[in-house]
Amino acid sequence: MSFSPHAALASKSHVHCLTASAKSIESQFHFVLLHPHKKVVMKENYLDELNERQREAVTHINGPLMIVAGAGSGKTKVLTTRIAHLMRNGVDAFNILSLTFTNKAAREMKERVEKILGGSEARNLYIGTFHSVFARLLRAEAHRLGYPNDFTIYDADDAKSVVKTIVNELNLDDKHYKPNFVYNRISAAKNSLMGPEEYQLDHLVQQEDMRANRPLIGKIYDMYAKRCFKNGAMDFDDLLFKMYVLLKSFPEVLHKYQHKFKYIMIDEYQDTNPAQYEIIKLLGAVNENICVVGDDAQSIYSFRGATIQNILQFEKDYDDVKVVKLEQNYRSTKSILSVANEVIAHNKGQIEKNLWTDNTEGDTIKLVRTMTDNEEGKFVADTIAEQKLRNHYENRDFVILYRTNAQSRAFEECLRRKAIPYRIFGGLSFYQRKEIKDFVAYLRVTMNTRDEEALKRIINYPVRGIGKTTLEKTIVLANEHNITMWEVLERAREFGFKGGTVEAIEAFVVMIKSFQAMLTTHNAYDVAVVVGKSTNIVKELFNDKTTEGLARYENVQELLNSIKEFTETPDEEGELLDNKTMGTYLQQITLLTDADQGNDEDSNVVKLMTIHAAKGLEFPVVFTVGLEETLFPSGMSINTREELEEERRLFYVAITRAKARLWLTHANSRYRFGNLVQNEPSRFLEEMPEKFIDRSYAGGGSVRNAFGSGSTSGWGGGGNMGNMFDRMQKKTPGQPVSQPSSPKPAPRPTSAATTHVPTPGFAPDDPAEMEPGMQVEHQKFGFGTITAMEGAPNNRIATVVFPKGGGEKKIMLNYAKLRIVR
DNA sequence: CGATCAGTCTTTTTT
DNA sequence: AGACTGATCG
Repeated sequence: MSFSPHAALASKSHVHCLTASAKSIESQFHFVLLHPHKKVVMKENYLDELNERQREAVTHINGPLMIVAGAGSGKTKVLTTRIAHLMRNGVDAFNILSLTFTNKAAREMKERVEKILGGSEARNLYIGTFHSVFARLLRAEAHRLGYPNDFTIYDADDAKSVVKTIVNELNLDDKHYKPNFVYNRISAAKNSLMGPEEYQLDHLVQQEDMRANRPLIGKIYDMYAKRCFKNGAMDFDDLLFKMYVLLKSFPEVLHKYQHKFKYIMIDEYQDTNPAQYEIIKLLGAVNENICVVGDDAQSIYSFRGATIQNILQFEKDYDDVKVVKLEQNYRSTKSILSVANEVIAHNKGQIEKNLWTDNTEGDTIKLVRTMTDNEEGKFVADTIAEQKLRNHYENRDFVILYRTNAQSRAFEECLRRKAIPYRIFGGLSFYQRKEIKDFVAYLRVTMNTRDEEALKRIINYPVRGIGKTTLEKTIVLANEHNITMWEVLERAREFGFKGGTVEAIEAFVVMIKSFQAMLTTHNAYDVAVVVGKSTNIVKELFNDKTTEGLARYENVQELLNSIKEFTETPDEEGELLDNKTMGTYLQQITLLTDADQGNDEDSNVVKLMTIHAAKGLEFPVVFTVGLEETLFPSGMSINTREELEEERRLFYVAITRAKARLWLTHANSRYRFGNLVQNEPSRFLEEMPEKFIDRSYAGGGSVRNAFGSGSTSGWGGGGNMGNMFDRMQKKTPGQPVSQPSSPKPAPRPTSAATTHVPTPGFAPDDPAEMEPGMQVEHQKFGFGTITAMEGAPNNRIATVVFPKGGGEKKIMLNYAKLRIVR
């Protein structure tokens, strides 16, 4: 069940697939698109569109099937065609379950199946993420587990907040028992199907917690689970864990779904965790018609409990597994693919495969070093502008990929400065904004008064005189009498609240009850509008004329729009889902991530996202940035071989997103936690074959700064360089910019000559005047001779031989400043 | 009781 | 640098 696109947040238009894939579908299935009513034609020859391996996978109907699908090998096409093929061969759509990891993937799959089949039958398929499908099944069966059918789904913030509450209740120090840490521990336990009791009895786990000096995590876990249950809430991990418990404890339920889902397909199988694995195993046990698709080289979610073992051992889990390898890549140029293949070859123990392509060799991969993170941003923005002119790309053809969300800022600024429209995916999601969470909390409490997290948010927002003291008293009373906070509030007078407080509480209770009464007679949107009015939230935000206040007001309006759109969009979810209730809306928004709202295909913008978020996507031009030690690979993941290999797979994913052109950038120094640090280039850069790489330098910064000589004399020129220098001086007054914490980077072969001291009064000359044969001076590499000149007039690249500076370099004249000697 | 200010901590990656 | 927390003042 892919959820209907939440286009109100992005655009009004209906979804199309991502540019690239949409194009490829069109070319393959153009007949259908031109004559949408003649689907019959499609049905006859859909197998012709496949290569031999793909056809082999599609036409394998019964029995376990593992498709090892290399990057860009047409995986989604195979999956969708296979669904069509199953149905063509008499399988009922109601009996097919297809699980993905992201809503985006689910949506794309659903759309593509609809294009092949026509929409009416496709509607009956179960296509969705693990979490959303299980949430849906759990809603139907929740009563068996003692949960209300309208259970709330806690997002990570809610869950951490519960953890924090419990840590405080136990009088533990939340500096030591950090909610984040504890929650991750609980999450890991659930993902390995370990409940609180087992957790506390498991010696290994207890040993780990003892060693970490946090022996009470098991206790916290136990209380956490009980609290969630009391609140009528499940967290993300519960959607898997409770699903497993449900199937395991109720044979009749298991039986029902085993016979419903006769054919099961799982995308991105390499990213499944033990909970998902066991559920699939249970569901598929009768028919064993399990088709898994994955690529061990793209397993990047072990931090979420995924184990690569699931795919590596699939063949051993079932008898007579049919294995099909898709090894032809249709996406990337030979250069890009060669680099990717060589990089990933540094990992051990993979499923053997040989990814190849018929595509042209294409451009070399550009490896660019800059002095600072800001210059990196500037370089990327400039290059995008240049590429648009030179190669007629549009904004939507570009993506900037980074390891951590925090890196987006520098690029945002530079893109904004050049008036290049962009959009960031991930990061703080719309639904995580405070004003949205506050508003949504009203809806949550209205739906489920046991939802304490939501209740605590709104009990005094907007201010209504129910302060901290009252809140704490309520919590204590609730715990004492073992009832919910809401019940305490309902009986406030009885519990001895007095005067203004009791009036405020009663008014609050009456208000929420009036919302509840509306639920039966009005749709979600009408209720939400009344909530906005009665609570005064909308008015209050409207009266706040600050910039942020305005933005908050607009956000709430947008939320209302999205609810409206939700209630008005025809149901695509199949019969089982009881339509447009507030409950399904709330479920949708908590399971919808920001990346999923990115189906805004009409907007012609540059995209920025983490590499994780980019999995499954492709772009004509890719910039992978921040390729530096401690950043990528992350400093957190260089301690074991397994961690490092996962980082390498991540790099592999980044490379293989690119269709035509790929830039890899890294900066000498960048701001992290507010101070300047220097990083060595990523070790991964050394693993790439030189043959396909073009190295150049976009560093205009001062070498002496970077190495801490600190002298300010003799700096005549270089506008942007001057700014940078000023800023560095401010950051560390009197202190050269160097790094006490990390060892001095070993001199690297490519930048051996770091000793050149520019001639006093060094000033760069106009790049336009430079020609091959000239003698020039570079701030870092010293004196050299220009041997060649290339590039557009506004972005000239000189090849310069520096006898003492490490040989031949490509210098981008827009960034690096050269002085003409003669 | 609530608002303002200084001090602390942060960054993996996400359903 | 910025978000978040806790202490102090109106």
